Amino acid sequence: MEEKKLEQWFLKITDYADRLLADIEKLNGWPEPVKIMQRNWIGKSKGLEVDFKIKEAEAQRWYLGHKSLRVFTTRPDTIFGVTYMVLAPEHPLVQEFTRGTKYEQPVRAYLEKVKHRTMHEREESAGKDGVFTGIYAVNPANGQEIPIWVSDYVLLEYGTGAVMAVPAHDQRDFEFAEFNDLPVKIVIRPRDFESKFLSLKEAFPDEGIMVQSVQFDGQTSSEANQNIGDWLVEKGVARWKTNFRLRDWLISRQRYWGAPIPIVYCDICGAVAVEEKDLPVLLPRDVKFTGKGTSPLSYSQKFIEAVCPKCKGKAWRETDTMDTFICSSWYYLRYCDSKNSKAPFDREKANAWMPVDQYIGGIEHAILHLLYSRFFTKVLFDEGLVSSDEPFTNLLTQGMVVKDGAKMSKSKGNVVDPDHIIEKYGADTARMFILFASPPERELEWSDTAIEGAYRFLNRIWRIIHDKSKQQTSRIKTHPNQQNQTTKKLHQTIKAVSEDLEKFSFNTAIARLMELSNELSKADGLDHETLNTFLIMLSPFAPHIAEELWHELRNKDSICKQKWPKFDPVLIVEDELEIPVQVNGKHRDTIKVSAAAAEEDIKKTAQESEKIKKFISGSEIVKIIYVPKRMVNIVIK
RNA sequence: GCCGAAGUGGCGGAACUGGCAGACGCGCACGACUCAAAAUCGUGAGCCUUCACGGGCGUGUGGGUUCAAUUCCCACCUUCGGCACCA
Repeated sequence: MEEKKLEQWFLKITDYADRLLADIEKLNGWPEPVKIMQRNWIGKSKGLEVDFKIKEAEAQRWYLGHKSLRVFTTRPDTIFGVTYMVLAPEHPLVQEFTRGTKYEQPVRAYLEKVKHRTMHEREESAGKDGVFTGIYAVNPANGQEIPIWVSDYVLLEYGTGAVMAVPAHDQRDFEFAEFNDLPVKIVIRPRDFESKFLSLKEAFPDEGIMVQSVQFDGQTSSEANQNIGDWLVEKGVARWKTNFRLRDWLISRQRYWGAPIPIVYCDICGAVAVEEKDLPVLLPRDVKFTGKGTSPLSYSQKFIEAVCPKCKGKAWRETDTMDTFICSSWYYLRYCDSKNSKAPFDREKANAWMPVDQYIGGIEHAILHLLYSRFFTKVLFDEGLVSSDEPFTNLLTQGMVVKDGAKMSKSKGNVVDPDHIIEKYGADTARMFILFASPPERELEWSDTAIEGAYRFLNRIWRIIHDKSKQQTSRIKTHPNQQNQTTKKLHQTIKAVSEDLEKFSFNTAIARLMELSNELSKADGLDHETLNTFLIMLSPFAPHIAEELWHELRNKDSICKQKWPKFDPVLIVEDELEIPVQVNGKHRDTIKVSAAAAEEDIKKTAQESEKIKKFISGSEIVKIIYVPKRMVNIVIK
């Protein structure tokens, strides 16, 4: 691998950071963990930007005295505890501070070392090493002079690329100070700690009482955070600021497959956007895939040569293509109007469908895809192209498929080819197993033997339909009790499966269907209505076999056009209840009572049970708790 | 390190709002059918104890609230996922 400096295109998603964060509130149909991940990713933090003046160290470098070093901090309350400052290695002032001084060489050597550090080495060093620049800054709070260091524990990309270090109250600063023998000054002490402590074993980042901070001594650190901040703002050396962790979205990719970036470069006009009438820019067909550094598009003469939309002079097309996340950020809008050749989508048609009522995707898209889609929707909303500013009302995040304890992936080589499963058992079995094995939002543990179970279940249904449908109604009349039992189970199943589907609880819905099929296989004969209803409930899970059996029962039309069955509330009622009886919370017996029985009668029956008598005889009954239709608990002393 | 999710039989998993823990399936054992096997059907089982009836224990660990806790509260352990010097 090689690092290269490239000039690339970004989308300014940071302009939407605040709205993307605030509108997470609106996403009531989204799982909480996804919302938390998005909040963390956006990473809003309120703080103070403070300017530290540079000390005029040497006469010939007088100009440095006019510079100041800007830092971002969320802890203005610790400013009296600053004992040094740190710049990111890439910070422009690093070069300026050291040019022509005796510090130039060691600093350059450090920068070189850091540049080639791998991720692993960075972790190893844990931000403990760094070098002094020879320059001092002045703490605007107390005029104290403090040394300015360089270290790669400070990131150029976040905040201002420079930090004020407070080793007493920040663990990273503490470790750095220990390693490099820099002073530690305590300015906050714990509430429950009376004497000032002399030394620390680790930083104290928590809330406490202010010390060694002049007029702020005695305040709580959270009070002082506001007060010191305001004080510095008043002095004109600081301003309140909000920073985001979210970066702008780099969309340039040096690959073929992706939408071309619609920009041309003109020697006179610079980078110019392709005019709307010439959109979309299509990918060229005459490309070579060389596997070398630049985008394959750069080898297509026809593609590269263009006319500048502004001056009509000669121009060159951008040869990078867009990140494929661009396309996945609005495809659902295109789905609303997929045949449109005039525009990406028609406003009215999109508004008729949007926002998406139920979106289902893997948990791996919790952040990027879902955040980018929200961003796109907000931009389009602002442009008046869609009427909703959030794309997905309800979100279900599927778990991943796991095999042998690891997530299934090509790189791990533990994939199961669905074609083999389908060839051996059929698509219905494959689907049945996947839905039955675990709830959709959880991981799915792949199991070859469990597939056999799904296959067996479908075979059993096949036999039930073939065997039971032949024996017709005459026998049923002789067994009215059994018929009632089957009908009751059928209607209970309709209720349960309907509710489970509503909750996306497919595994329990299938379990209910299995229970019903067990019941059906015990019956001597079954009417077509029962079997038809059963098949309709089966059809979402095993559409092929359901359709096939539907026609074997001489039904017309397709099963997927049938109405979902409704249960009869009268038929599902049990007329006899089994009530567990506890003594002091321990299950001792189960009694059978009529569903219509009064509370007093049930309590009486419970006490009359032989088993219960054994436990309660000779003891005083303190009270009897009856939870309607659920249980009786006799409390004795 | 921070944030999040989860921990239930041999296994995948159920359990509404605090009310019979283990639905349903896999695997296992035994039986039926068969010359035999496969397929199919039936029966059984959380663990310990008892010839048995029964009893005790049991939802990661330790406490707590309650007549009653897988479910609520506190502390901790483990696994998985996300972020990772974000000042």
